[in-house]
Amino acid sequence: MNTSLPTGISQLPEWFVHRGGIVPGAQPHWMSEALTLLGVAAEAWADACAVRVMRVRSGASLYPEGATTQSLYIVRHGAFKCLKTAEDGYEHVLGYAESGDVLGFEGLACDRQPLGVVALEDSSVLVLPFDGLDALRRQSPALDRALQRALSSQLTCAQEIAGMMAAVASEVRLARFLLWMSLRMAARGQSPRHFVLRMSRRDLASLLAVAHETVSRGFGLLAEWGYVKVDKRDVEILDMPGLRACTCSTRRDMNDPHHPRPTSAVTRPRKNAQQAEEALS
Amino acid sequence: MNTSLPTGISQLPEWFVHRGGIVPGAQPHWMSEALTLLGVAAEAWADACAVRVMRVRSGASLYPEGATTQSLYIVRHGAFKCLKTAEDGYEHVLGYAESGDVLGFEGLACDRQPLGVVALEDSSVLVLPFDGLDALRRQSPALDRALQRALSSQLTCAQEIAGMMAAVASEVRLARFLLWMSLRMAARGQSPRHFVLRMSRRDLASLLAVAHETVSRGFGLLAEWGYVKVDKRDVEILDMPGLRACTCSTRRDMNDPHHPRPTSAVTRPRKNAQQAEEALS
DNA sequence: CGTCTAGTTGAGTTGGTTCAAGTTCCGTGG
DNA sequence: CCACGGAACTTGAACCAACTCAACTAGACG
Repeated sequence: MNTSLPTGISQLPEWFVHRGGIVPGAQPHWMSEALTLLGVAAEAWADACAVRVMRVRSGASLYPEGATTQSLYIVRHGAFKCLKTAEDGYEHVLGYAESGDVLGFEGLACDRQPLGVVALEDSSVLVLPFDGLDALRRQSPALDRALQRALSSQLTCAQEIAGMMAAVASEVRLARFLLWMSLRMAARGQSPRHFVLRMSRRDLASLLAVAHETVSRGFGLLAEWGYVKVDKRDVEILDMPGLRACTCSTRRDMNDPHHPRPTSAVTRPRKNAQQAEEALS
Repeated sequence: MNTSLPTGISQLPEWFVHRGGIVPGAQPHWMSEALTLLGVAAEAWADACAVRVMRVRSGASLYPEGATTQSLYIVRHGAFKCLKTAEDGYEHVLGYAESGDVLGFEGLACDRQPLGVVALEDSSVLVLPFDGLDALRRQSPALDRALQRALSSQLTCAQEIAGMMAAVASEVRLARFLLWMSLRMAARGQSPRHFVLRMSRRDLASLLAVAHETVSRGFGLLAEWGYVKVDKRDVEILDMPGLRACTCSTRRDMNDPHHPRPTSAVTRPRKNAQQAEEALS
């Protein structure tokens, strides 16, 4: 099968860029890796179809907000944050992407990317230019389906992030985030109990729509309660059911008037009696 | 709870179901209407291709959370809210859809709908069953592209909603929502300055992740400042630039330390429209 | 006509923001 | 190599806005 990608795209010079830059012309990889990343069995034709790889150094942007939409990106390894800059200069983190996630789809409706994407560590992506993609999708139903599923996942992901921000209490938001990360880790076949956060406290705060100091305090609380052990960005979940219980209460205003309030002194878990006495003083 | 569905829905007259029910077997419409709703020029083949129409009465659910994913829905007229029910019973509104929006795509990745969809008023949708849809998309590149764009829009929409919740001050969240609605109205060719909200204060509060009383007070403030005129769900925007200025400050924690706060008396806009233009500097 | 829901308004409380000061860690350059 | 500077993170304290409870009005609906 002869797939013709846009001419010259695989022949870019392999120049090197200083720290914070992008290495655009890394060796091309094969489409079969894309299928694998998307969770589909590799197909014969894919081994012959070269895809451009883009390496992005930590802190560099894969594409800036407002960039003209040209490609879809499949994260190969590394991690990214998606952010929107308000007129007042505040950068709101609206998304988080890791290996297997698809980036850049938001830009299809409008022809400018509404969100910018920045690498949280040295990363690489597969680049699927929009023109030529339709042909590829028509050629391979498996790729087509996989992309659909990936995009559906991105939509769900965005909604899940919104779900985290909905909680009133900051520890609940944080607990939800940790559980969410845990699920993602599990889905990727990695340990759901022990992982390293790729985002800074600031980014995390922005994602959860709280102040970064509040994130620090939140980690402190969850650790104090024995749910997690936190050392900088290294997170270990000690009490998964406890953390999950913490996740529940979005807000107190519910139909059921007598509902346990995990934010109140009574229902806040306490690992020993000494702390309880202190709290009552 | 709500009124339960009648036992024999098929025995009912086709066009009548009691309040809160669904009319499953309405007259089929033509695919060309789908194309029109998606913003594409109608094509000849589409006039021959019948699509099922589903009518949903106000308060009824198009599909519940956890439903098996079978179809994509294009909103024909009316309005819907998308919501996720937490374990504690709290219903979080995560989305809002009107004419031309596409619903149900989240369910493609997992095969259960992560979100439920409820009609906010008597509405109707076009039903595109997933099986058969691939064939249709292959048949019509225009439909394919239109669906892609629509889904991309849904993704952007979810992120925009998250963007609203990010603001600290409740009036800012509300102002962002109103501006967002205004843009949507304009995109639909309707008045961007005067519209009727389809959501209750409670739903709106849930969408913005604040208490419903806070929404009331927020409307009161925006009205007091002369930005809008609000009568129940009827909203008229009086000072668009003012409202837009109100939208800005996500939080004070920024690089630029001296930034006006829209909640302070200083930044209160005068009724004079000319001064409102450049009140901030 | 009574009940229920939607919406508004008031008052007290609290938890998150904010400012401030401190520590730790990392990369850079002397 | 160490000193320095900056970024990331933590912790403390004060304030204030949003939550919460509560009471009330206005409509809708049977």
